[in-house]
Amino acid sequence: MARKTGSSGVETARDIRAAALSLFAEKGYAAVSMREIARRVGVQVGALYLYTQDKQSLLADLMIAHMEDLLAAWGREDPQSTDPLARFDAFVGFHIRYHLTRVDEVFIAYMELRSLTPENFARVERLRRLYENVLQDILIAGVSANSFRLTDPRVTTLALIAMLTGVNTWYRAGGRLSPERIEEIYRDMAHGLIGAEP
Amino acid sequence: MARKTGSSGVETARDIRAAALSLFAEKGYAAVSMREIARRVGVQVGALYLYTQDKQSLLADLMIAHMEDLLAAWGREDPQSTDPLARFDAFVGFHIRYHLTRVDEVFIAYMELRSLTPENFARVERLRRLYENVLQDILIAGVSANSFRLTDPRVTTLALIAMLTGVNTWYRAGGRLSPERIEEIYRDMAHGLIGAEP
DNA sequence: GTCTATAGAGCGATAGAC
DNA sequence: GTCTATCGCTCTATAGAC
Repeated sequence: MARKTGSSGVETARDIRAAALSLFAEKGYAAVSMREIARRVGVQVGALYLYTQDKQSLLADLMIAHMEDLLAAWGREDPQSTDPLARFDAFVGFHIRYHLTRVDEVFIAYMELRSLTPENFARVERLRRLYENVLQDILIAGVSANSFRLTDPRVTTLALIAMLTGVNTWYRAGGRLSPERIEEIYRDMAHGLIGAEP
Repeated sequence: MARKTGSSGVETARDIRAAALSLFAEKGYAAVSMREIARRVGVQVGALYLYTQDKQSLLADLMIAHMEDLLAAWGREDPQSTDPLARFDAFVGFHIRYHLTRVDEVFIAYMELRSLTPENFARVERLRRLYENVLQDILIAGVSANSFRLTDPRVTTLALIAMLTGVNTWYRAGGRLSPERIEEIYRDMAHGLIGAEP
């Protein structure tokens, strides 16, 4: 489906990002060629370079946009509650819902860190650290308020994020458990994990 | 460091596996060339094919060997205790210790699943499922004995494994916490997670 | 805005010498 | 047991036509 005329640059740009996202998630950055991305978009390979500086930028842009979207979305959903457990529950629910609806982005953001140049890696890592600190601050507040009982806020943060994000490795739409039910189960496990007062 | 004569095939075979392991872990299967592996071993690329059928076999052999080693190691450490919590603790300690000492193998076993042919993927998945079932059976026994309180053994199994394996993403030797301390922290978190009777 | 054509390089795997 | 040389192919990125 070549498109010589009547094509919108905005559309093509969006299509290229979508194709790169899904192919990188499916096969991995190094295993995907620019030709393959072009083929999925329905365009010749040369046209890709009107929209991206090179293959590396394509990956870095996807990953940075994902991390920024994640942080912005939490900013909108954060109840800013003073009750640590309410805020914790909001975070857990948000994290699971967001991750279950952005499977490809999440997968790439974790799997392709090593495919980034050092500069791009540093950018993504900085954003990742910001997101981790959201949870870590909630945990520290909960410990101060005697709402949570846990040994090490930093390790607990990383353990929780690993546990919650792990849902992406096995969840399939239409499976045994609905997203809502999954959210409940993980919230209950998370409560035990942080020693939340019952 | 070419080695024309006096070389032992056994040594070379071991060196090739070690080089492939560390390069695959560092850069990813698709991003590593056979030439690069040969260079690290100190051999010309043609020599690799005396020891492996092709690049895919090199990866599959590493992954299958890792999963079989993991299962065999647990077989040796399993206390076979009738007390579910004792057996659970043994598993948690084993998992963390094993994973902290086989960082590259663990990383590859998770990251390179998609680089396997369907046949090799099925083999690795079967072994992975066996390992998951070890933990799942412990959880089910603990629920039956009223030692654990948890909602869904399958989901809890996957959540625990994700949490425990996640230690590999941040642990660095010589860091703030010793492996022994890390093991303690994760065991405490795991107890909360499964609702272990205190 | 997209095409075709191509450069320059690297890839996996094999053949045959030693 | 390892080397050198090579086949046939694919890769990223760019130049210039339309």
